[in-house]
Amino acid sequence: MNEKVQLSQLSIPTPQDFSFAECLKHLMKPEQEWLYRVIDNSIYKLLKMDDELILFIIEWQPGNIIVKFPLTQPSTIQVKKVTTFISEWFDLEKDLRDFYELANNDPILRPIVQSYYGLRIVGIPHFFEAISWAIIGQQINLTFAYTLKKRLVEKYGESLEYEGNKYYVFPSLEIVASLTVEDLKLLQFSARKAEYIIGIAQLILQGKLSKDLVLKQKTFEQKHLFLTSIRGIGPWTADYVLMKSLQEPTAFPISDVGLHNALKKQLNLDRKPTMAELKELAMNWEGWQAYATFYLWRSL
DNA sequence: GACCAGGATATAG
DNA sequence: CTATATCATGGT
Repeated sequence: MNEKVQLSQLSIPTPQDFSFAECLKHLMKPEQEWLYRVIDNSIYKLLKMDDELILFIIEWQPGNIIVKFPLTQPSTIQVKKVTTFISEWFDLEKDLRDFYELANNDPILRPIVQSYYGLRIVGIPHFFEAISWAIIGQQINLTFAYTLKKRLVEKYGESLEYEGNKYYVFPSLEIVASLTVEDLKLLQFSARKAEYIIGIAQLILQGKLSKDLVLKQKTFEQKHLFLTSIRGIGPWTADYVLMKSLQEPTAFPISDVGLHNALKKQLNLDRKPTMAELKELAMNWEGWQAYATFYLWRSL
């Protein structure tokens, strides 16, 4: 009996400058998030792997992330995939010392990194989910974006029930690729966004787009260029995806409205910063633009 | 009732 | 190449 419990637990060591509590706070902000659930400082997440739905629970003990599998005995491969997923989700591989040194010499970032020390970029490892979420969020307020995502996930995502709660996975490529624009318009997607998301699902299924294909590009600029060559992915979306799904520390969604508002607040401006001011400020953040942005978002 | 939201594209000049 | 209309609808 004890053995089984032991076998279905997984321990992932975390870096020194990692705050599970700060990441948890980030995860708890959205009120309409259906792709995970936070209960009593534990994160419940459902993943589909090898055609099997796997529910796991993430907890924290100083120095380690503890993962439990309440419903299934995961295979070695599944354990490996979950470990990779969690590592990407919380950007555990990144050494933040250089970022913190840089931030401590930056008048804007200094107070923010002190407030949220240990926060890491909470990513979206699922590539298609990351792109879809970015596209959904284009130009509309976040509340409405979450509503749209919730409708999409509820209607087309597989789910499983555990202890009275329903857990969803993001809709599969196959299902989204087979949808019509009209299907998504029923959920109040704009026709354009419906075309983008369906088209991207089809591109990924055709093997013309994938995380690996992005990673194969040699430089950051080439990755960015590859992504923006795809219909529906502009500069902002490319940076967002590179930041949240590929853990690129130099990704910088410079046109992001949230970033502008955060800087307006930090600089005590009565207007948003101009593009020239943004570029000037960002010169101090060279190499860590994604982290600067993520911490600034948090400051809102 | 404007006006702005985690923008991108199509079209016109 | 730059400028503008369009999108869908919730929040302020």
